[in-house]
Amino acid sequence: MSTPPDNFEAARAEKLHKIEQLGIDPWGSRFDDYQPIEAIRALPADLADDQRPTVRAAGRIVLRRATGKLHFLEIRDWSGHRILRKRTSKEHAGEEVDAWSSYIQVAIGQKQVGELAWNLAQELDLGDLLGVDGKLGTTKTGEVTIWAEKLHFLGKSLLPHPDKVKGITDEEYLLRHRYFDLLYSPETLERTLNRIKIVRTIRNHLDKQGFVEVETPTLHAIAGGAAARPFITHHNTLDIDLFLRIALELHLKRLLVGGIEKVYEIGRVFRNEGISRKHNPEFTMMELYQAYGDYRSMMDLTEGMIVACIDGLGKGRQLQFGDATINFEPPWQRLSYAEAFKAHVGVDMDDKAAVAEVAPSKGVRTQILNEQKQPVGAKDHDVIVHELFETCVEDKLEGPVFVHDYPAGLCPLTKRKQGKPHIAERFELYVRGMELANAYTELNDPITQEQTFRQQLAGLPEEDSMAKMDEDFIRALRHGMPPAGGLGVGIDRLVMLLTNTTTIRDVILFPLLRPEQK
RNA sequence: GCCCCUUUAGCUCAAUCGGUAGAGCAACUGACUCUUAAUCAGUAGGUUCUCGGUUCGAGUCCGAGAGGGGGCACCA
Repeated sequence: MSTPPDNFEAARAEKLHKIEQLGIDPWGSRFDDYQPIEAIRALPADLADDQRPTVRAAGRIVLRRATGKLHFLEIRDWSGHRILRKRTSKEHAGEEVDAWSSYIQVAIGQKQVGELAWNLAQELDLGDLLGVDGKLGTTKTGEVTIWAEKLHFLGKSLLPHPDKVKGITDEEYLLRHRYFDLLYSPETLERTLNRIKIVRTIRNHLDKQGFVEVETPTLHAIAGGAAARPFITHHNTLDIDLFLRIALELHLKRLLVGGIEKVYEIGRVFRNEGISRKHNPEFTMMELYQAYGDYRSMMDLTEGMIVACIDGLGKGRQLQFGDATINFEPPWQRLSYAEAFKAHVGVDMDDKAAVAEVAPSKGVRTQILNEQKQPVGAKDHDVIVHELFETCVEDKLEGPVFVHDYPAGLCPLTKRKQGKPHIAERFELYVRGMELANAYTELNDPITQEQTFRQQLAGLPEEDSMAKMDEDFIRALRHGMPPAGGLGVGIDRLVMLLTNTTTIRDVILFPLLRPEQK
């Protein structure tokens, strides 16, 4: 019986059949009490024969070296971390390769494991899942090795695995087969686990300060709380269109009215906009609201929370990002929007004539254009100011820096500064030109809120406005919302920054891609 | 939506001026009880992304399309 040599799948299916013929289930079954490979590697491996620990491991076969009647495998689980591993073969001795420290070598000797296991060993492929019982020891060359006494077949891999040296470099392939990326790119698993760690740190940090986590609806009748185009979907029984949420804000503030004084949510929001290295149509936001706080209390909280995340990663407070090193040691710089504007644009942001004059030279139009590119009116002063800020200032903000006190026209949900109605109590945290966090002293005055909504709605296409009239939300405010500080953090971008990742796709396990076409 | 780049064996990559599509790894057969990115000998593996054009002849040149990447725009 020969295997068609031109077909990998057929060859592996053949092995699957042979494993079945040995009376072994090729899909494995429950396997209890195995030890993490990292824990096994921490055990003493160089004891006398009669003192060697018995261990049980499980993992995926990632390398195989068969020498006649003694086979060496390397199996790997998820218990380790990225390391550099020295090569030992004569040709390449001393060279280093990227590895994952939770691999362990398994030696299977024909005489030692018995006929059944030896027959099974003949059918093992790279990518198969295997459990091993054996004594921990070393080889003649000193490699920590499980000397197999019993094999437990835990799962067949029917498709070929990538090049053991180069893995897969085709980014499309990796994006469409994230499981391969996780298996063969150590940094991908590392980054994924770091993301999980960061989110857990945020929860721990907030929980310790008395915040409670809630879940609010994803399907909204009115997509409010941010300026973004929503996804539209439909509820059949009610026969109404609904929007996937673009922000968490309005429901969480209703909970403030409801007496939940420290509340947060970490959840997915959806924005029907372009895809880029900084944008995925669905992304994760953390928003929190604290009764009786303001934007200054949010600055302290933000700084403490992000520093806790950084400390949780255990790599110190100076983090590498691209070719720069960012110093996250608190306290972080606090800079007013007006100061930042003056420094980089060169004019006072309140000087309307000067702003209008400088705008064209920076590529910022002062007219609103319709779809035919005809001017249909003058842009609001605050809008021009902010466009200048985006083109001239943002990139220069190395950070971490809190930019505070925004032009009020940009912030319909924010309380105005006392005695300065054109300034809103808002800050954004910038690091390397990226907005990491956005916080307000929340507007809790329903009369002003309703006016702001109506003004904004009159001036802008609804989809471009942050202020969508939400009658139910106004009604909630009329019952009395405590003065409060509110904070929003884009989790994906925070993870990018803290894990030195330049594209958002790499911090999201399954980013949106066009469907694969046949 | 616009511009640029890219697509060759399962994976990583070659292929000169337009002239027989190759190698390493993986796979298959064989040898080997201390290998370690094992080694050695042999075998097999291709719609060169798709469609069309130029040409005696196209992986290579031209046109269109698709996927992906990068940039711009929108946005967080």
